[in-house]
Amino acid sequence: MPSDIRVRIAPSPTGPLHIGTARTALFNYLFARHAGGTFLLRLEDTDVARSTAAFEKDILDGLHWLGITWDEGPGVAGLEEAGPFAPYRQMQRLELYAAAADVLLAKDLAYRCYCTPEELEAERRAREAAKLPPAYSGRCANLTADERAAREADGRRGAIRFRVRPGVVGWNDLVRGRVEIDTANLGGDFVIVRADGTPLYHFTVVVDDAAMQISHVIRGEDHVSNTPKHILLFEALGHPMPVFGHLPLILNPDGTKMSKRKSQTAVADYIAQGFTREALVNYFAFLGWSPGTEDDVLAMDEIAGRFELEKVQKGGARFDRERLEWLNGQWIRRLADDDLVARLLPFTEAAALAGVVDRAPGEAELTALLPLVRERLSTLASITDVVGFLWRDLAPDPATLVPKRWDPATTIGGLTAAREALAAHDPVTWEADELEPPLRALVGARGWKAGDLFMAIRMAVTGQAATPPLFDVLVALGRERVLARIDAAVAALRAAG
RNA sequence: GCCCCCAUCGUCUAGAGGCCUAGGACGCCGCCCUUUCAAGGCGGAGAUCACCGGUUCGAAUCCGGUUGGGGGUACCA
Repeated sequence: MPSDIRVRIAPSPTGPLHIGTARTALFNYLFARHAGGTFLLRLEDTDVARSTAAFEKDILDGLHWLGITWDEGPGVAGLEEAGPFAPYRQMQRLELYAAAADVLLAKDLAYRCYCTPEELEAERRAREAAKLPPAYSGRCANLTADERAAREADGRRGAIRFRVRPGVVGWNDLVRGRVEIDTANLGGDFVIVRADGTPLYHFTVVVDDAAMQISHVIRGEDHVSNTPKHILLFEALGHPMPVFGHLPLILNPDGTKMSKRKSQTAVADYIAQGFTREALVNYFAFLGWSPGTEDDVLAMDEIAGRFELEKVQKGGARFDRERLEWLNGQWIRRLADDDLVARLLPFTEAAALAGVVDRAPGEAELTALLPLVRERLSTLASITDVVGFLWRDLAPDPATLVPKRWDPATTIGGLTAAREALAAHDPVTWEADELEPPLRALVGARGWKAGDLFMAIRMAVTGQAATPPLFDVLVALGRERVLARIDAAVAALRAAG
């Protein structure tokens, strides 16, 4: 299904992969996939002061991990940079911007501005004091050749400003319909190339989108007010206009634009906490979009098949971590055994390394545990909350060892009797089905409630009130440890009291 | 301040004039299952569709205004 549709994500490596970037990338990817178009990635690294190789790697790896892969763009995970419009890093495309700037300068669509930052700052303050919107005055807009020469002789190189023409600029936004903005509100002629010669975002984005033949510019709503500047630049450069679409923003729980301050914004943190790519993709897609049916657990390809920009919401969506966790649980329950084990392993190993548990389980051990943990995991990392007691020593706490309806003496009696019954049990049939009847019989004989005895044993052998089914736990622990832990619990109870 | 955008349960949303006494999901509450915790099943509370006017036989859906919220206002991206 060949298509001329070409979309892109253009992250800036000035921070780790942000949820908002991932979501915008996903929507572009879905749009391309749905239409059989091309999705490309371009690094906007012209903010040299803040860009780093580490952030770049985090972004590329993160998107790749999520399954948001590009048809053209920088290399990742051992792959080479690929695509007919390489390079895909703006700092390697400097000649293009310089050439484009020369064209604008030659046509007098742009001019050199020699104002210093201090002068600009003073101007801004003056306008603010006069209660005027901040805007460049255009002081250098009509310098004569002599005046320019004089300034250059002073050693000033000058930034390049684009002449903003008067009038109204409008476009038919794919998600919000007709939008029109008077260029008088753009803040005057804006800088497209810094005095040091490096180009600025508004300029590079247009030069590159044109060069890379981007057909649809799909980005966050925070770019709506930038779009007129871009349209003006496309016009000035004589390039065909792409279609624009502005996505609603992801918001903090309080409704403001998502920020590090109020939310966890780094995708890497979600990965580290054990969220699956399936859940993250599923959740991001449903923030601002819905298939229009009552499905809510959908995989990437199902989403791509149904994705339409026409169905995206106009208003921003608050980030709801509880819903994400629910979705994550849904996806964890859907994973195949070997897949789940492979994804769990790094988390148990990390827990061991961090000292959360004393040792990490092997693949076979984890596989055997799957039936006990699978439906109890909201994140992969929560595996140690569920069965961490299997991999670490316990320190019996007399205060929590006694079930609600029991007293210490009864508990000691219960545990002792249970220990006897378990010790008498044939070690070769140490299985859940085999272990339960004798303990039930004990309960009947003593007139206890099954729940109380079981809770006493549970606390003694796991140290937790919430665990997978007790008899499965006894099997997982093994006879020796069960008996030893009960002994330790009884001893602690006696010592306490 | 100025410009732009948005507005359905607490949250994510369905809804594109009559099918809506507004549907689903998360969360919450209850019941069932049950040795605990989950998972699952069932049920419940929860939205006068921000408000006010209009258009229409009929409006959550169209129009206008108000209010509220958000975004932008750099030699950042």
